[in-house]
Amino acid sequence: MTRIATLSETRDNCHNCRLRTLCLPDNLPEEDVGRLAGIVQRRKLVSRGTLLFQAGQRFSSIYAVRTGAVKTTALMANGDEHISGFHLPGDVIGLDAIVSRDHPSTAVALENASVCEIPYAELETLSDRTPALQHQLMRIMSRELLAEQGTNQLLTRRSAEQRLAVVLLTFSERFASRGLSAQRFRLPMSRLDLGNYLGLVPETMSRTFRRLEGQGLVSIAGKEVEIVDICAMQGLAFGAQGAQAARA
Amino acid sequence: MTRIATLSETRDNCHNCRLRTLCLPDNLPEEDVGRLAGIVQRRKLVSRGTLLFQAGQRFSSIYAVRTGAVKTTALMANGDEHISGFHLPGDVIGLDAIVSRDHPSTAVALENASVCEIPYAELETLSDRTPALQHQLMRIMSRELLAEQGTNQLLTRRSAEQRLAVVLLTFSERFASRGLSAQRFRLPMSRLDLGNYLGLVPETMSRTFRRLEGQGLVSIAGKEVEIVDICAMQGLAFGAQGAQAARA
DNA sequence: CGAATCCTTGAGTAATTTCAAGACTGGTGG
DNA sequence: CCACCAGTCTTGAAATTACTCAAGGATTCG
Repeated sequence: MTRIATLSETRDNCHNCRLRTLCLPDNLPEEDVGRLAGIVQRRKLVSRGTLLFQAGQRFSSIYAVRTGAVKTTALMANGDEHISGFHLPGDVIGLDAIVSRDHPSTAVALENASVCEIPYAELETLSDRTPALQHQLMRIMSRELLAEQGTNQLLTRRSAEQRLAVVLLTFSERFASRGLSAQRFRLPMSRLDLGNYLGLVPETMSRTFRRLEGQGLVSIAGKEVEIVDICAMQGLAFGAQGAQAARA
Repeated sequence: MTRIATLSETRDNCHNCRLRTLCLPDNLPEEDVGRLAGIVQRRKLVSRGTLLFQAGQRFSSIYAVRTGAVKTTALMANGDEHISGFHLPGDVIGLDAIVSRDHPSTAVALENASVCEIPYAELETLSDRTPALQHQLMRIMSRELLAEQGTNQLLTRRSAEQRLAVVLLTFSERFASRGLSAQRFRLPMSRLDLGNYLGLVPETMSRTFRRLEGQGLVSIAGKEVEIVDICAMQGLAFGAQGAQAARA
C-alpha cells in the first residue's frame, strides 16, 4: 500500500463512517463531507483512564467519539468533581470551550476508546465557506443545549428511582440509535460515576438499583443492564408523582 | 422625518445599543453590525405574562432581551412545568429550537419587557457570508452551554442554602455586568418561580431566605435583595461542605 | 377595594445522606 | 494459575434535610 493510499484511508473516510448521521457530516452534501474529512484527524486512540483534554488547557480541537465512551467532568467551586456528561460514539465533545478559548472541563476515557480530533481553527475556516457545515454545527450545538436542559430537568425534584429510570431509558435510546440493543446493554461507567452525575451517593445508587430490580423493571448484573419492563420504566420515569405542579 | 429616516431609526441601531457587548454584535466589525441591524426587528413590546413563543410552535426567530426579564419553561414528561432559565437584557433566547425547528420551550415575560426579534432564516443567510457573525453565534451558543452546565452543578447535591446563595450571587454578577448594583437589586421573578428553577418548594424557599437573613448574609424585602456580606455568601455558596468528593 | 396570587409559619413525614463495616471484582504480580 | 490488592459495591442503622399538609397573612393588580 502506498503512502498516499494510507493517508487517504486515514483521513478521508467520513462518508463511510457508520456514525455519520449522528455526527458532523450529517446533512452535508458529499463534496462537503470530503472537505470536512480533509481536516479530521481520525483514529486517535485513548486508553481507559486517559485524559483527552484537561480543564484549564488551551482549547484547540473538538473531538468526536468513534468507539468506546468518554466522560466529561468539571471542578466545582468547592473543589469537588462533577460529571457533566457521558459521551458515546457520534457525540461531539469540547464545544463548551469555544467562548473562553480554554477548556472548562476535563474529558476522560471510560474504556479504551478512539476519537476523531477536529482542529477548531481549521473547522472555523472551513465552515466560513461551507454554509451546510456551519448549519450542522449550529444544529449540534443546539442539540447539546437541549441535552443539558434535559439533564437539568432530570436533577430537579425527581426521586432517586425516577432519576435512575430516566437515565437508563436515555442510555437505552442512545444505544438503540447506534444500532445496538435497547433492551440489553453494558453501562460504560461505574455506579460511582453514575451517582455523581445524578447527584446521588453510591449507597443510594446501590439501593435504588436493587429496588428497580425488586419491582421487576430491570435485571442488573454488574454493569450489564437488561430492561425487563420498558413500559413500567417509562411510567416510573415520566409518571406524575414526585414533582410539584408549577403553573406558568 | 421621511419614511427612510424612520425606518433607519427603527432598524439600524445595534451599534448604539447599551447591551452591544453582551449580545450578538459583540466582536463584530462596524460594517457587520450594520448588516446585522438590518435584519433585527427592534422594540417588540411584551407585557408581563405574555408569551414570546410557546413550546411546540414553529421556530422562526431568536430573540434578544432589551429591557425587562423573561423566563423560559419546558413541560416535563410528567406534565409539570420546569423553568429552565431567567433571561436579562442582552441574553439571547430560542437557540434550543434550532435542531428540531420547533420550540421545545415557552418564553414568558416576567415583567413588561422589550425584545429584539431576529428571524433565524435571515440570520443564517447573513452569517453564511459574515464569518465574524458566525463566530459570535458560536460563542453565544457555547456560552449558553456553559451556563446550562453551571445550572446542572447548582442542582447537584447542594443544600437549599447553597443553591439560593449561588443563584443570588449569579444574579448579582449578571446585574453588575449590566451596569447595575451588585449589592442591591430586585429579583424579577416570584419565589415560586425561583423555587421551581432551583428544585425547591415555596415553603423551603421562604425558610431558606429567612435563614440567610438570620445569618446576616442578605437583607430581603419582598423582591428587593441586598447582599450584606458577599464574602460569607461566597463561602456558603462555594464552601467545601455539602457535596461529596468524586475523583476522576 | 377586592380577588387572586403569593408568601409565611408550624408540625409531622418521607426521602436521602452519613457513618461504619463487610463483600465483591478485576487487574497485577509472584 | 492463583493470591492479593485497590477500588468498587453492598448492607444496616441513625441522622439530617427538604417535603407535605394545613392554614393564616401579606402583596399585587385590576
